[in-house]
Amino acid sequence: MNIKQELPWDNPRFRNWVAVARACHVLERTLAVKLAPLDLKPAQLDVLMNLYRHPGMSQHDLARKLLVGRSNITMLLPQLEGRGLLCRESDEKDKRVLRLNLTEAGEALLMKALKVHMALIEKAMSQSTPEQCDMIGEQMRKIADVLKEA
Amino acid sequence: MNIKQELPWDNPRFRNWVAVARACHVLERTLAVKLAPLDLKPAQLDVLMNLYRHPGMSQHDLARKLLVGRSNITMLLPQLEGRGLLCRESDEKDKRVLRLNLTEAGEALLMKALKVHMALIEKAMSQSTPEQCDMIGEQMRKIADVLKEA
DNA sequence: ACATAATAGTTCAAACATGAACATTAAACA
DNA sequence: TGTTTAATGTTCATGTTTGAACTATTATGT
Repeated sequence: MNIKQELPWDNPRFRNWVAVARACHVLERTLAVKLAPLDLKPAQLDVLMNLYRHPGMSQHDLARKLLVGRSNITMLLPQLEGRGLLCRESDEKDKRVLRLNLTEAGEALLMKALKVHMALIEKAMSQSTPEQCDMIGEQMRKIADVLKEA
Repeated sequence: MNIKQELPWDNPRFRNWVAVARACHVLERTLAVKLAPLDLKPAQLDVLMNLYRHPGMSQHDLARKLLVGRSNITMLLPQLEGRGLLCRESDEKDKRVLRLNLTEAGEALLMKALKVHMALIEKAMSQSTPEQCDMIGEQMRKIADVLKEA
């Protein structure tokens, strides 16, 4: 009955990854609560953040950045566009694509939301030394890379 | 215009946490694909794993472990119970609670699913040395703890 | 004992995510 | 050129998640 000894829970890699997943989950839920006063959900904040970093990006690019399907973006954007947080204008050179840009209102709301997000992350990551923090980031980037190939 | 210098993207803690979130997201999506042949979703695997570790737990306890609402559990369980993977029997001492247990079929399916899950995690975490791996787990447990108080 | 609180689980409607099929436009290539 | 292939975004049906209101049961307090 040595099956127990091979169970994942005895495996450090397994236990430690479970901790990563749990931490992510908890932070995501907490973020949702803290963003509620701004009437913004984490997924919507992700959109605003990406548009800020990459003005004029297409919906397809945005979907890939966010690791979701294109239809998800189609359903997500009208809410934000309706609130005047972003605008979609069709590309002149390629009439298939819609170029996305934040409005001033969108940028202003993003800044408020970023304060909330940043405060949460500060609280979380201040548990670690700068060296530990960088190492964690480095390992996680490796993980994302190696899994995207799979 | 020094607002740019205070933007989160220049902050190591922010950038590194984003990497954590991305890695989690990628692994979750990959897991969903790899579990499809077993007709199992990540959320369902989480249920089976928790019931294996904590036989006889209540739906409320399960919901708290999984960080979801109780109604979610109510919607989730009938699928698994219908497939004969678990059984719910009411507690004799407290007729409000339902005690949850895996069936043999549930345990068997769990073992297959764990192989898939474990292989993925191995692939991800083998990027790091055992010391790095443990340190990551340790920091993440701290994060989950400090955020649950918030 | 009795009234009040709290707890476990369910139901239901609304919000959300997903993937396949589709229309439109652009690129490849014969 | 004309035909085929690929890419962008939308639509729609399906399945999932959520939170509030509800029932039933137990705990608490007077």
